[in-house]
Amino acid sequence: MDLQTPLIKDRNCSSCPIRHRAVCATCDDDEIVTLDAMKYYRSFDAGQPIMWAGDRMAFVGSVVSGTATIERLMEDGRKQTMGLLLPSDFIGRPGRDTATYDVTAITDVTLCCFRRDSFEKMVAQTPHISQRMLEMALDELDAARDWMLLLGRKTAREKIATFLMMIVRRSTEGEAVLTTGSKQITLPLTREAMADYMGLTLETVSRQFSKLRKEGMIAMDGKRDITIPDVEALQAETGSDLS
Amino acid sequence: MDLQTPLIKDRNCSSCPIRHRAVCATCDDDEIVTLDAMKYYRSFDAGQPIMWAGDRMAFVGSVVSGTATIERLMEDGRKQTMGLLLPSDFIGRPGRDTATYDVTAITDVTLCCFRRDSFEKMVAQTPHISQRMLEMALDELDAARDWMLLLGRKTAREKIATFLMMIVRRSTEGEAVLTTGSKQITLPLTREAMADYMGLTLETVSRQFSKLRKEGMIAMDGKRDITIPDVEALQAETGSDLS
DNA sequence: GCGCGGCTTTGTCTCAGGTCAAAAAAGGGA
DNA sequence: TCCCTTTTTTGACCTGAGACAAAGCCGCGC
Repeated sequence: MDLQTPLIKDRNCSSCPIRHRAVCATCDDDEIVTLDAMKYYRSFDAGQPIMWAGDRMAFVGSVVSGTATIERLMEDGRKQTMGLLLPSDFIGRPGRDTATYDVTAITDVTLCCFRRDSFEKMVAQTPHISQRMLEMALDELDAARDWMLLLGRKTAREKIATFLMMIVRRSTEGEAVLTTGSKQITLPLTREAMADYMGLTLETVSRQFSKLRKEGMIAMDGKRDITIPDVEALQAETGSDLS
Repeated sequence: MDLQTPLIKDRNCSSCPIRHRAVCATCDDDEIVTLDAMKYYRSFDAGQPIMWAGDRMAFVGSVVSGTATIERLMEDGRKQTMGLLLPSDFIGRPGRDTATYDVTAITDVTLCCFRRDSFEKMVAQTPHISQRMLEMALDELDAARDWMLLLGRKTAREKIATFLMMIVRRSTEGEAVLTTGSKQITLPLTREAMADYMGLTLETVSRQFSKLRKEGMIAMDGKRDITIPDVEALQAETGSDLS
């Protein structure tokens, strides 16, 4: 089923890959001991739902590995993705017992989970956690607002360029400032999933990729691996909310 | 200049109209005394900027009266509004010293302000405040995500209907569940500001209003006052993320 | 009452991106 | 290896909403 599960089951928080970025980032050793005892891991295969809008949320948790999407479906099938969940991102909302959005694993995903009721108690007692949650919520709010500009005002070409630059930025995290020059990235999403994220159709996404390729703005090695020979040139195509 | 300022200057927190909804909602009496001593009011005329993206943010605060927008401008003048700020909504982000978005007063606005550094200290020491801030940030995140669905996937008609229903809901807050039947609302925005909020042009907004009027879905009394004879019929036009 | 400036409405034309359809690649078992 | 499925690309055509332009409306100051 999931070959990684056995490895992860034995892991304790001190060796956790997201220990210093997730909701527990600022917890001290005592607090981690408590969380360590409360936590449990769950795995989801690529394509599986993690949570349905309207469902009762029994747990909250952090993405340890893999990628998931937050999305919402309209009755007639139109879909909008509201966000990507990457390792260290948090799923669920303390204080709400019904999910508002669908969450779907798009690669194999492992979560570090807590029962919602005990997590809520922990939040109430642990300022380190509630402060970190606030910080993360505000970061997500900023990201959501940036994406609103993309969805509301950018052209298809600008959307694609912005998306690619976002991937570049994320895969550069922690490294030196993103320089001039070339960069390689691997797309975490299919054309359709990208379309749902950017408010386009998959055909338009595909056409824009082809166009950027013909213009030499990107080079494609297979469908998922992309080389950007000139990062600054691509940045110039984003409609530059500069940042 | 601003006729309301003198009245408000003397107000203390206990008689504040947003005392039980704003960031201070769950503070106890002692905490309110501290906030009361720290706070100061500022007024802005309609049209005035409250904050520019990129500026140093010296203060944070709550909207006491009036309406403001959070927005971002692209270099070529395209604008996207990311949110409306109504009484009790919070402006500013503790922990960040540079504003990420423009905030503009669209009616005369009064804010209850705190110097950012002292507010941050207060947040760190006062779980009631950080918990309330978290709650408010998560509510805003939900609202932002709902709006992403509108921006990315809804038609112009659905956008207008959704927007009108949002106004209905806000002006019904606290009253009985929104029933069948008719409802009157006053639009807080010009056609252009609505367009910027919904990712449309002002002409398209105007045309959709005309169409809804001809169909009898809405009746207009002047440009700003609208009667919705059948709220459920309008709801059916939203593309219904039901909620 | 008149004229001015800021909104709003309406008309006409255009085009970016959607829709529908089909072919081409890219896996991934067995 | 070959077959079958899923994903991607490309083409042809269509349409919803944008762009541009011109009136209409309304409130305000003089």
